[in-house]
Amino acid sequence: MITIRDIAREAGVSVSTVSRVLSGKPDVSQATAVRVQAVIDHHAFEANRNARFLKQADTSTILVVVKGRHNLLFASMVESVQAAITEAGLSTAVSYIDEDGDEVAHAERLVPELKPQGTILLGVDAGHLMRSGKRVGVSLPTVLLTNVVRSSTHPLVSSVATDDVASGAEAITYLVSRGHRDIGVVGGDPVTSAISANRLDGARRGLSDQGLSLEDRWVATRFSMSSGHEATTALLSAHPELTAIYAMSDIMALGALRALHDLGLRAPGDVSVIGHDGVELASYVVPSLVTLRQPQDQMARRGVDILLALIAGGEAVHEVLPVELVPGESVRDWR
Amino acid sequence: MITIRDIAREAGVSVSTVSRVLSGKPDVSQATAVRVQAVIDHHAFEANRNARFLKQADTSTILVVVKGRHNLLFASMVESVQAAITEAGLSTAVSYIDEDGDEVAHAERLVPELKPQGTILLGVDAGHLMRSGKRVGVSLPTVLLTNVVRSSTHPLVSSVATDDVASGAEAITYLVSRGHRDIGVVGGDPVTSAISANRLDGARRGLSDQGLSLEDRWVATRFSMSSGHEATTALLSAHPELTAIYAMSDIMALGALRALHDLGLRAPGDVSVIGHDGVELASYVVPSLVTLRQPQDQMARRGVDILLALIAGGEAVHEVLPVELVPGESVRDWR
DNA sequence: CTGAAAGCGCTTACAG
DNA sequence: CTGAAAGCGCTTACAG
Repeated sequence: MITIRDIAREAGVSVSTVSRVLSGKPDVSQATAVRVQAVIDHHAFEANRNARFLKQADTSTILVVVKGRHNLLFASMVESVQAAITEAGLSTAVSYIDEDGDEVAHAERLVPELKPQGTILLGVDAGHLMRSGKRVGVSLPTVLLTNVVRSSTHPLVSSVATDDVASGAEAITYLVSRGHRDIGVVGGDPVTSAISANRLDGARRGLSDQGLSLEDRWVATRFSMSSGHEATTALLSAHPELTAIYAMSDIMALGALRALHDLGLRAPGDVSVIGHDGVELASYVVPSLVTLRQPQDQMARRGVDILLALIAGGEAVHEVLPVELVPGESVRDWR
Repeated sequence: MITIRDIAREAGVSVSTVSRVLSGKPDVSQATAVRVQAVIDHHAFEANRNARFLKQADTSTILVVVKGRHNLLFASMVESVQAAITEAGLSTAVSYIDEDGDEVAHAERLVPELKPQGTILLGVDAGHLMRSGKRVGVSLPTVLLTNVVRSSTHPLVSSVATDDVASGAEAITYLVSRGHRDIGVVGGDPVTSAISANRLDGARRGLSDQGLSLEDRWVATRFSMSSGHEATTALLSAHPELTAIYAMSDIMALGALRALHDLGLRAPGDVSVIGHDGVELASYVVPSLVTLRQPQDQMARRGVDILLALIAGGEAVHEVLPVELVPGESVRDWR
């Protein structure tokens, strides 16, 4: 394996000088830098990152931790985050963790290895972070994306999110405005997912504002197509009076659409469906999904900006961005 | 930050002994091991991987390189691969690279850092690997997944794939068996993608077997929904006589279904669609997609088994698994 | 079974 | 501007 010593020997300089050229340090003469760079290029040499990270006190890396591998919303946000970080001249280390893994412990373990300047957490519960974060959010600037922070005890934790209570209410209000009264909800588990709890809460408020109520016309399950399918099937067999369903994610909504079809019902002819998140797929399916779009790119960019400001010594901010109702074919007027 | 030295001090042993306990080496007395482990557990200590990988000659890691971040087929295969590796008592390092990045160079760079026992490559062109692999596939056992190796000059390269020519032909044969004669194809670029070239070739053969021909009724584009949408729109405006379309991936097929809808055509009423890959989503959309399913889980598990055998000194094998035609609602009988 | 020591490939004060 | 040297946190022969 080729190392920095080989490059040094071949370029006729010391290892220190090669290191300086590699990391673009200014204290190298033009002539030397050019000569060394030529050797580096010739071998397409890149410094071993294990050694680099082991020694380096301060990396120009931002750690991005994503909870859940199958989340289309997160997938698209990670891309925007990465683009914004690259534009800022920093590098990104993305680490995925299972939906039921301990993401805070995971991040804590990565920090001494990556020595990032800051970290962006996608889908990480604020309460959990506050409780078990020792470094992340305490000594390390941290931004939560998509998860709201209510009361922050940690000066280095910022957040960019949408208002899930308001969004849940908006979904219902939209369905009501189209004439629906008998509305069911398919979502995540309000006990383990703060986001689900908030959207459910919002849905309840949206209904009670209209003098309606949800009662037991909701099912809590996982954020997947198959779960959305099962939950919708169960919901409609218990409540055949439903004319509309609010699914707390687009992926669930796709499962719901299929479930309706399998039940011999038509969407939106018999039952309307509204989703949540606004992923690309939502506009491709037939019928295209009415959905509440989280401004993915904007959230990602704001998240990075806020993190950079935090790293530069700025104050924590908690930003709430509005969702946008994306019209589509999956909801029809009722009556 | 807590290090192995802190653990050693607290447990009253040397750093070497802690290291042995950490890596489960047998040459530690029961009593010592228990005592050290208690301290490790108490601090939830994990060895810094930078230091570990830097020093360690031989890791128990398998490197998995995935080309393309948005590939649903790969996403599901990675999961199966990871499960099989874990079952074998090894650990997995997954690295994603953009569709147009140089995956071989990427893998080569990772090897000295991760020192894996072997590597599994998803979506990597065999020719490219043979040409530019210096370590990967040469000194490092390597398995290509989904990409066939025709003639292998490299004794450490195995492969598990489906026969893309046969699959392409099968897609056409199926459509013909349902009465279709005017068939178009939407796929990847045959110049840059061997898989696309093979499927296109297969499609041509399938047609000529029936005394039919493809002529210019095909469009080469990218493997995405939007590309599938555009290509289908273009294809049908140039060839309104088409009654069926073969899309070389399910994602493209979803774009095609939407395009038909947008053109005011019905699927399968006016135009039938057959996809390729058999991703989960294909069975959820309405109409559900007829598709050629690559046996994802089986391919992943065979790939890992073959890699382990290769690592153990076995011979290279090139396994071709059959695709399975998944019935669905997106194709109707014609005439 | 255990410890002292060398060294993995880098970066970074420190001198010059 | 450049180099010699120390050291990051581990693993692993080597002795005992």
